[in-house]
Amino acid sequence: MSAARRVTIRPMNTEILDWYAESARVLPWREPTATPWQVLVSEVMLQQTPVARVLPAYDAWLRRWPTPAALAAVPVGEAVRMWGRLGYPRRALRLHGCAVALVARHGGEVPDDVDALLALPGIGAYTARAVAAFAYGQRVPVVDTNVRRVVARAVEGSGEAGSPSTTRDLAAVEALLPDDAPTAARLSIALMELGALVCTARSPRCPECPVRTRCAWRLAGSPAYQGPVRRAQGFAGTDRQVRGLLMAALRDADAPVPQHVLDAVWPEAVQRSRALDGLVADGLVDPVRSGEYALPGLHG
DNA sequence: TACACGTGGCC
DNA sequence: TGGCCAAGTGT
Repeated sequence: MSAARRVTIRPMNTEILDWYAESARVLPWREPTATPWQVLVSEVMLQQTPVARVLPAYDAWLRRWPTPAALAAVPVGEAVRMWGRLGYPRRALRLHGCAVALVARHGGEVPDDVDALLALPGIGAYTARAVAAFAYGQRVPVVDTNVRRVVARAVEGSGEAGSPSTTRDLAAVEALLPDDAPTAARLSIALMELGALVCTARSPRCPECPVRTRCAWRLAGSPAYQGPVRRAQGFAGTDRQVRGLLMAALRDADAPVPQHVLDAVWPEAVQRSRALDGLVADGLVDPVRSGEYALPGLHG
């Protein structure tokens, strides 16, 4: 490890850790009593979804399925329905598949090995390391959009993170972690929290930042981002919106839904049909009998 | 690498 | 008002 890292990064880590100890939100999946399964469920729910919306869903989900075995024992459609309006319902599908795999391959336990975690459905580069660090206290780089932004600013002096590259991003964050595993894990969650509460994408709260005097971006005068402009997401009128409307209709029904009911959720037949076909192909919807549809595994 | 994939709140 | 953004994954 270079001498430069020791003199510049270590004080920054200390300040971030002190700030976290004082300012972190109290969240159920951060309680010392949280199980690895609880941590895993929270991480999947938090993928692209704000904490405020996850909180009630997390409580309801874990009350119903406190273990992987409990979730694995029900039809996947139950998981999709319970997912409610969290968004990206394929996550519910994969979380159910994850529970099945945990029972089949790991005795119903959540493994502590990053590669074993990566092999599970719905668990990618971020979530595998988040579980290893937050549930098992390991020293592994945990890189999400918050961490990428904090490192881009505080360390690299850029207003925004560049294009994501798992290999590059993991290496950059690994170099910042202290040697001690529990401290490294705490720094990982602290970096995420700093990005979520202070070093935000829009209107960062620099006066409240624990590293405001050392931040490379501030020291450079907070220059505007020069890199390529990201393409907007877009939602209105897309297949994604139509899929959401179809799923809502199916979630709200307790029996198979006739075609004409689904036809009523969107006026354009071509797009509606394409969206429904996509949902069936994804395993989110079961065609049952002729012209009736249902959540998967519940009627047949 | 780029794109598809839900939903709702905020400035 | 509407674009932007939120603890990503899979293809």
